[in-house]
Amino acid sequence: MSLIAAVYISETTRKFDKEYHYAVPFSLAEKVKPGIRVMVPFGRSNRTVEAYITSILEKSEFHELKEISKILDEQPLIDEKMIGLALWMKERYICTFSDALKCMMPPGTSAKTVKTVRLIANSTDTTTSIRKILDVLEQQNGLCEYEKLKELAGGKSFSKYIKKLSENGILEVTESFSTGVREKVQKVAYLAVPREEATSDIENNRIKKIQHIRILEMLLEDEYIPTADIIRFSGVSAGVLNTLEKNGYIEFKEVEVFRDPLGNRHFEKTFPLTPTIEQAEVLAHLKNVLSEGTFKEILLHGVTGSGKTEVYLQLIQHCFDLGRQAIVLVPEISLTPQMVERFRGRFGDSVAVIHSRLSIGERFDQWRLIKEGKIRVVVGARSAVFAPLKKPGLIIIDEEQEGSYKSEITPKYHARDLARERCIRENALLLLGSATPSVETYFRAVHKDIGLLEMHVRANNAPLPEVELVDMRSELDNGNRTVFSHRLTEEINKNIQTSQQTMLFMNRRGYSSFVLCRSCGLSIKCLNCNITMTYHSHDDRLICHYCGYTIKNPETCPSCKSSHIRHFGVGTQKIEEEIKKHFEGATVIRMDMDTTTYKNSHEEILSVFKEKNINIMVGTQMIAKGHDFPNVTLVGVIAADSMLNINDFRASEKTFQLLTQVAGRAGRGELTGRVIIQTYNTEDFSIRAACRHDYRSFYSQEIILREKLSYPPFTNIASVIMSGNADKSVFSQSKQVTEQLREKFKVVGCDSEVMGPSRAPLSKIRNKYRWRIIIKCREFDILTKIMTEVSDWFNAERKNSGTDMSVDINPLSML
DNA sequence: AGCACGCCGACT
DNA sequence: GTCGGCGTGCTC
Repeated sequence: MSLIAAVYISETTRKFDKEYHYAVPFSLAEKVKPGIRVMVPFGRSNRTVEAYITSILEKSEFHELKEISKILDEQPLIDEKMIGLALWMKERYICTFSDALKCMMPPGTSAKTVKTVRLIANSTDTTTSIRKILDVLEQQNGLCEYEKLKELAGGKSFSKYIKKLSENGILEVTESFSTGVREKVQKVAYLAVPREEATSDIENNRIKKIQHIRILEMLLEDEYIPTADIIRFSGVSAGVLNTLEKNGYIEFKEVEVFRDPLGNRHFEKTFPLTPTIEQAEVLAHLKNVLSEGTFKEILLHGVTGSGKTEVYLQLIQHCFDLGRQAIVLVPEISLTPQMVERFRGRFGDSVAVIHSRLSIGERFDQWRLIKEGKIRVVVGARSAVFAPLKKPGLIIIDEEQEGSYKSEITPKYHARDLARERCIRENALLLLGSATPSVETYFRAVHKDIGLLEMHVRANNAPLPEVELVDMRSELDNGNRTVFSHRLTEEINKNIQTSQQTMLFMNRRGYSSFVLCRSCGLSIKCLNCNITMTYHSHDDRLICHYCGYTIKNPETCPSCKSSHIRHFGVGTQKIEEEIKKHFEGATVIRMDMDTTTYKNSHEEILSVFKEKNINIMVGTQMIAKGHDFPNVTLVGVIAADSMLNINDFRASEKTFQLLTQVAGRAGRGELTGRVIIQTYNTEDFSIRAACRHDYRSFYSQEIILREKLSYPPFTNIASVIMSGNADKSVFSQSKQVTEQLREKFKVVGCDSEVMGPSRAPLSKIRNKYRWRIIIKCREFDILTKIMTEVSDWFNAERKNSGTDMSVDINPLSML
């Protein structure tokens, strides 16, 4: 009885993304298993492509099956449950099976076919195109890779000629497969000039290009940096590095890959703490549920400082005792050493850590350790939800409302949905933890779709900090034009005198300075992106945060030549300067996207702040998350309402979450904390509720608005972005898609609304014009079905229109 | 996406 | 006749 393998082709379009059947040669019958990669002949020309076996069949309705040509793995890379999960993702996120698989695989797992052409006989053919091919081939000593030959000698009918020549016995074409060989060495860059020379050249403006300066600054900070990391973090191309080498500033060398992401750091062994009464109750309940071994989803709503992490740790231990493993997802931003320390301290070497700043080698090693069964708990950001554990019994999502759980690239999955789906398949417990749950999740808890557990008191019994609201309008009326209210100034001074620490919080870097001409009102925008450029004072330049385009800060308005041009707005950088002026002698440290670009700099800033008892830290949301600083007794929010004004239905929710989190930073130690929130809008319910630490009150008002305006959780939203280089064509394609959508929804006749097309909030990025269509639909399944149909229709019918269509179902941000 | 097939007009 | 351009259709 011959076997048949059902496979999915790697790297294909959705049109061909389905099961194909292949005959298994007798010699491979023992080796084929679901999850193993094979090479198969595909298409009329039988080009050899990589494919994944998804199941083994005994018979097929197809006749004349082709044979598998080669097997690539000894052991399956993923198990059948994960294959099922990938197929689910394909449907849910309108992507291909291989897009989904890529999330689950260690990087560099893909085989490519390399065709080689060899000259084996002489030819007298005089056709010019053929002669050219043969001449090039002779120059290469009769042996050349197919693609290279095509590049050097290829005309329009290149493949035709090659075929003809090989039929006539002049050429021979052979195939070989290259599996992504893992690099053991890595190319690193280092300074080729003394540090002083590099510094002085930068300071004396001898280096003109900002990219060059950035790279040199990175290398001044860390001696050796892998070139791949430099490219990734600075956004420059490899060419820039080569130029720097040519100019003699840097050199390259190959070094052994450094693989342990936790380095040689030593972790002090810790033991379970005695739970508080509240923690004990919650734990008892969760342990019971976990022991049942069936799928369950529970929200753990606990105020900041209520000790959720300790609950996680003890629950994970219970999960181990049941012979199963656990995954803990944390927002990328709070994947700080403190968090890792707690897990490593408790569970030692059986902890794996996964985050976006790991190198490829580090990622691969973590993946392999997990796959080999040496890991019992994986702590990581979004992608850790795919960790290849054998029998996961528990997935914890800490701060479940966080936006970083949603992937921005295809497949645009939400880790929460994926975790739920995985837990269903594994009969595992999904625990969502938060001090400020998302409205959607809380809604499900209120309606008993998922369980709800609450923790109301802080673990150390400390009272929640007192929150004071300051009306900035009256400050202005009283002639205070600075960004610091009198109350905030007073309290900061008090803290400086008593050597207690202060955190000042600004929301979003986007609010940092932009340049505006006061004569003609022009604000300077990026040429490629139609986004206001941001002013950076340390190099006096404007930078586009989307594409990295940068120009020198102009002295006169480019449009009207007026000299009344200056930067406005208040960014973290600006605040830092203001503090230095306003509070003479105070020490300040800043933490935002700009100061934390380099590996570990995040961690360094935090430890400097703590160790050196810096007076004031100023930063963006980064500082709002999960750090424990016992000496921080004052938290100030510069402008609480700036976030309310963003054009997004989640504005109130985000404001409430942020303020609550920020407030939670104060008074984590012995000393009670104070929080001062400055705002121009003192009436808003989300700000008021945050002042009282009152989630229920926020929720009950917000949910009414959501229902009234028909927003999630009362409806589902799909956002379609159409983009391309030709504005008009993108628009007309968008209109056709819109019509198509309207028609389909009309036929189905469900409660829905199709809006647009209108210019997307980011109307032009990297020279691509963007139009957006928004769809609201009550029925999730219908929405997904129609979006899939229209997306597939567009990609099949309009593939040459030069316009791209991208669908996001239930996006997190409407911006 | 790739690639082959087939039809048609232009050129030797 | 033959070459090459382009439109169409298929992938187990």
